[in-house]
Amino acid sequence: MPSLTDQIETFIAQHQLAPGERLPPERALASTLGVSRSRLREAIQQLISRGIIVSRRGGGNFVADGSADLALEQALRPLQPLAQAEGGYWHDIMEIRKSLETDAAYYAALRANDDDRQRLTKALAAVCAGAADPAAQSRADAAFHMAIAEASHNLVLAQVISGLFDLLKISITESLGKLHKLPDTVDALNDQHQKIVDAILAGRAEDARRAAADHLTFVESSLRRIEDDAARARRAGALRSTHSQEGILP
Amino acid sequence: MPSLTDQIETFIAQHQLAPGERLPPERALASTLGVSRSRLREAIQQLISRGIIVSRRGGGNFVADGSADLALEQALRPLQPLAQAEGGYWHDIMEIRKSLETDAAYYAALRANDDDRQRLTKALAAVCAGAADPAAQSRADAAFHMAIAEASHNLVLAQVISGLFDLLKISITESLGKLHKLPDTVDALNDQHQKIVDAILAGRAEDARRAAADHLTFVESSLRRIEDDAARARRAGALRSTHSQEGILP
DNA sequence: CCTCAAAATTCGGTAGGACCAATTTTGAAG
DNA sequence: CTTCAAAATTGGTCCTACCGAATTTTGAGG
Repeated sequence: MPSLTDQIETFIAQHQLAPGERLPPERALASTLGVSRSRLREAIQQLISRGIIVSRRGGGNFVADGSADLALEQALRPLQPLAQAEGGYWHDIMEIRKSLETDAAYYAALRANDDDRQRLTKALAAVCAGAADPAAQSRADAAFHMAIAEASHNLVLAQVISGLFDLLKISITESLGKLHKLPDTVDALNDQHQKIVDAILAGRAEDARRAAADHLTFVESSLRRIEDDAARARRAGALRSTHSQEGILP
Repeated sequence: MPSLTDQIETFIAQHQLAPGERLPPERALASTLGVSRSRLREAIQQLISRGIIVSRRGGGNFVADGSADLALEQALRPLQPLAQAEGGYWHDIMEIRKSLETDAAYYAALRANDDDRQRLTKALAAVCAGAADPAAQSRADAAFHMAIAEASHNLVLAQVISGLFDLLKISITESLGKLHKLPDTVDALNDQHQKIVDAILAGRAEDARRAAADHLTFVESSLRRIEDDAARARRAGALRSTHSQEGILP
């Protein structure tokens, strides 16, 4: 007994409704799904609040453009309780990322097509160029890793990694003001990113996996050092200004 | 002008409603907010989907106590439509399982405590004992693998694997009638399960990882063979009765 | 024919009533 | 005071009706 929202999402999937396309009128859709318009509307409201559907009064209901940053911003709102939880989950998340993203790099090296390679190089350039805004830099990092995940041509893998990024962003925005920027980190990260892309573009799957593993191990240890420093600073009671910047999701 | 959902949240704040406390009945609340119950309910549905409110049929609406589990569940929500999509994604899912579950076995070997070991041996016994009902056997298999995931003491990992099982269950029930039971499969699976548990209980992390990898590779190849057979049977146009049974989630 | 504004239709937004099923409360019997 | 069935409460669903915005159709004027 799938929920009505799931039924609607299934309807969208089965009818190949691309973002921007219109759903059937509520009265008709309610009829085809065998429910009343009241109930259908309650379900649609949920999908609207999730950013899956946008509604235009008098016009119709449409599949939302998933590209909007707003959708992402909204996706991480309900995760706030997790961010406030003791310690956070980033240790757990990093462990999983090491599993999933190394495999993503591996499969990307095996399966990437020309489109994927083009997107990958573009994303790499964007993340290396850097951005003044830390949030923008984080987005660029996430986009880079998502490009790898999508190049793996494993939809479920891409979805899971995307979900993990949503979780990570929370802890980032939460502790952004408390993090230190480590010296030489940016250069090291760019170098690691480059190595991953090189291996993928060359189709060297095992190299890609190893490069991704090295990268994530480095990120994890850096984050751990940052956390330790923060803890030490808290213990010392010292409150000096911190210049936290990009590199959180590298 | 604030949205109705905001008005409701304001109402909760102004009336000092702590998590677990009850909101006024919908009819009364709609009256005090000056809207119809239809509209109020649509707003409440949004708050429910955000995890801010929980509803008990016949009981009332209550302020939810925001838990981390809910946040995780919502982060992985976009996976649901994939499960019901045409063709199924079990290839993709198996790839991810190979990533995640090998790591789960690895970490379980490192971190399992006495409770975990006890649950693990019990789950192993249950899955080896077998069950007449295929659905029950699938549940036992899933429980076994979840026990490993929980023993890894990585909450996010356990949650993701649990979500993947939900996905798999759907594709199983979808194609249950079309699958063949392969000879000698059950014995092989039990043997593999035993090897995994042995390694975990002994704390041999790398062995556990390898055993899990072997197991999942075997499962994937078996499933692939089943799929190929089914395709061949379809091509031949032969419609003989198929005895699909357990072993789908082993 | 074409243009374009008015009219008709479509469609989401809201209101209100009715009934069902699960829960909670009530109150009479023991 | 306890027990337990009846009654009131409450969320879940369906229905009908109407409004206003957006879209489509119409048809008069060029």
